[in-house]
Amino acid sequence: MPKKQIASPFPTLQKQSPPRSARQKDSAPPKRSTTSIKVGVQIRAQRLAADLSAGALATQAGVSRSMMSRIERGLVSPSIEVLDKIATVLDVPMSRFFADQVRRLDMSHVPAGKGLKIERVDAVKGYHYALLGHLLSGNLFVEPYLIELSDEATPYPAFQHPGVKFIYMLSGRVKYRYGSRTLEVKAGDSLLFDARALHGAEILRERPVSYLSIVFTLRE
DNA sequence: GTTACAGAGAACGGATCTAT
DNA sequence: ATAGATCCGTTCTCTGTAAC
Repeated sequence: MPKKQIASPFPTLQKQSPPRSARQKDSAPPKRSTTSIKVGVQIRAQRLAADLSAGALATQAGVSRSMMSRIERGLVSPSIEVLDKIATVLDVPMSRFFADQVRRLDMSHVPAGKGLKIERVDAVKGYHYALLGHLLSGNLFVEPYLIELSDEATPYPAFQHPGVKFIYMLSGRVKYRYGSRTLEVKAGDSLLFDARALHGAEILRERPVSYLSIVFTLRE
C-alpha cells in the first residue's frame, strides 16, 4: 500500500547508523531520541488516563498496533499527521504531547495499580519502579515512584543523586542508612532528606518491602 | 544554480512471537 | 484470548555527488 510520507517534526539521529540488516541483528538497543521518548511517555499517559488500550488507540488513530507500541516507547518519531490523529482520538491538543517543554498548569491522575512501570538503566536488581505521575509545569521536577522490592532484592545503601527525597514506608521494615547515620524504618514511617548524601536500605529486616519515593529536583 | 541519480535512513504495516 | 513487542519487507525522504 503506497503511503505519503510526512516530514517528521523531530531531528533525525541515525546519520552514522549501520545498514538495516546490521541494525536488526545487533543486540545493542536501538537509539532513541529524547524528544521521541518524552512524546511517547505523554501519549501513553494520556491513553491510560482515557482508559484506552494501545490497540484501541491504534485502531482509532489509523495506525498499526506495532507502530503505536513503538511510538509510546520512543523508538520512532511519528509524523505530524499521526500525532494529530492520536491527539484527536484522545481528545487533547497535539501540543499536550510536548507538554514537558511548555509552561502550563496540569495535574495527573493514575488509577490504582496503573503506575507506569519504569525500567531504569541503573536499576538495582529486585527494585521495581512504578511512576505515579509527573508535574509538567514550572521548574520543579517531581518523580513520585512506588518502589517494591522483590524476593531477589538485596540491600543497597549507595543511592546518591541530586535533589530532595521523601520516602513513606508502606510495608516491611529496614535498617536505613543516610550518610554516616542509620535508623530503623517500618511501615508508616517517613523520611525527608537531601539525596546528595549516600542513602538506602542497609538491611532488609522484614519483607515484603515497599515504599513511596518522591524526588524533587530543580530543572535547569 | 538546478537537475538527476544513488544510497542511506526512517516511517510504516502485516505477520508473528511472547507474556499474562 | 488479548495486549504488547519484535521482525521484516516496502515505500518514501533526505543527503551527497556528478553533470549540465
